[in-house]
Amino acid sequence: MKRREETTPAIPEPTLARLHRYMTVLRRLRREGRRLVSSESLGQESGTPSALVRKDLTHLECYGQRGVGYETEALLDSLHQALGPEETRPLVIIGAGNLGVALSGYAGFDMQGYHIVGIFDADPTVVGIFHRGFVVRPMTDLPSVVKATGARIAVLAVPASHAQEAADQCVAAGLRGLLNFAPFRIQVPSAIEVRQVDLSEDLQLLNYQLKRSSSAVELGEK
Amino acid sequence: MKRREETTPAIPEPTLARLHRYMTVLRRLRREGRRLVSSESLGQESGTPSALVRKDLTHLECYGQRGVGYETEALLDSLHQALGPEETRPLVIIGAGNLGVALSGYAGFDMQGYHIVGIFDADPTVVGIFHRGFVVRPMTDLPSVVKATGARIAVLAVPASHAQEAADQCVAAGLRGLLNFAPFRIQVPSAIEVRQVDLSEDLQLLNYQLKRSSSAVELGEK
DNA sequence: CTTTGTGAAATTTTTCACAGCG
DNA sequence: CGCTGTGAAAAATTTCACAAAG
Repeated sequence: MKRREETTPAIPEPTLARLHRYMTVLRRLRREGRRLVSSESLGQESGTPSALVRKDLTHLECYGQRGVGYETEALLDSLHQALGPEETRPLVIIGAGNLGVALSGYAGFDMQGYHIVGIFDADPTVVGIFHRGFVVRPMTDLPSVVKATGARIAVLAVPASHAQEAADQCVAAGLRGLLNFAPFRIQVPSAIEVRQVDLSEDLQLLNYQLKRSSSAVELGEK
Repeated sequence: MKRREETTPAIPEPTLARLHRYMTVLRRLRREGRRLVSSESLGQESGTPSALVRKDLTHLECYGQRGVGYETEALLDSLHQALGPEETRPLVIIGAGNLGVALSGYAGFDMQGYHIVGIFDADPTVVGIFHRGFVVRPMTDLPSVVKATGARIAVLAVPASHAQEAADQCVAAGLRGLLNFAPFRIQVPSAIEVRQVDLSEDLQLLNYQLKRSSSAVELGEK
């Protein structure tokens, strides 16, 4: 599974995640009318040491001016070139249960360049129900909607027990990327990209930090 | 900022995240009536190499039987001891906008050991509205609810422009941990734990993978 | 002077491979 | 045998510190 020489080297994932954060911060700075940013201030706003910010930015063609910083606008352009354009990409949601409905109502996706074009469910008893401006559609409609909208990504918000089945239907419908919220590792053809997400993971990590810091206090932490 | 010798060494964060995933998988296996698990199968189910699973498990006192595997139940106990008990912990949500309401309707938190005890908003025009079984309460009610329920964690689902203000109110109300969904780095006293979350990050990463794999195809990937 | 860009060092995390136990 | 537990090696990521540029 090696890449060929000609292929642009992949940006490491931790770096990618940070680039995404820089983008979010930069968009706010742009709204605030800021023309220039230094690696130091970008770091502050996104919680990253400035040296690492600079190292991250070497993965894209952007040039800062020494002694000055980076142009907000130019930096955003480079980021869009590397991570994907700013125009919005269509997205479908599979599963009209609690989570699916929750996500369909989340406006944050829009702001980050994604817009939901449909919400689907296999259960006939929920099909047809309106949620936040969308009618829940049957899974049988998926292929035509994918074709019509050009959607390439599905958000899987179904129970673990149905995740594999739903994934198969997504693949059959021509979708290329799956964001799977079900705690179940789906199997897909190698051409399909999958990412596993766990909404409660951060809650768990926070709780662990909390647990540690309080026991440190009990032990008379200095 | 060094820890004292006596303090239990912190479990590294990537390991913690995986432990949490193991827990989720183990709960399902337990429901399915499985008594024993090998590091190999735990690895399969959670997408981790078995050697790493075993290494991770050395952070907790659990003993597998060589040639056999781990007892599902005992392993879960160890995990709960390390990460936090299985009983549910109270949680408040700050912000009754799109995201706050979305999260309040997400039943997955319940299953992972958290239950929402209230949803709050500073805006008087949304206070009093019912959402998924909760009335939105004014921020002024926060201290009393925290006291009454013993909640220690808040989920911040407010706009970036109000994140700092909301965080301050949470701290004043006696909350100890903040899960911040706003793309803004809040400042808090050192005794307070904060975690930054970005719901669209995974979408972005998925999109990048997709972009890479399609350009690889164009280049005639073997 | 300030801030970038970057090799080299340090640290963290993962993989390997195998001894050892039931 | 099969599967755990674990040093030792490898790989990935971050930090450091400083030369160089505007």
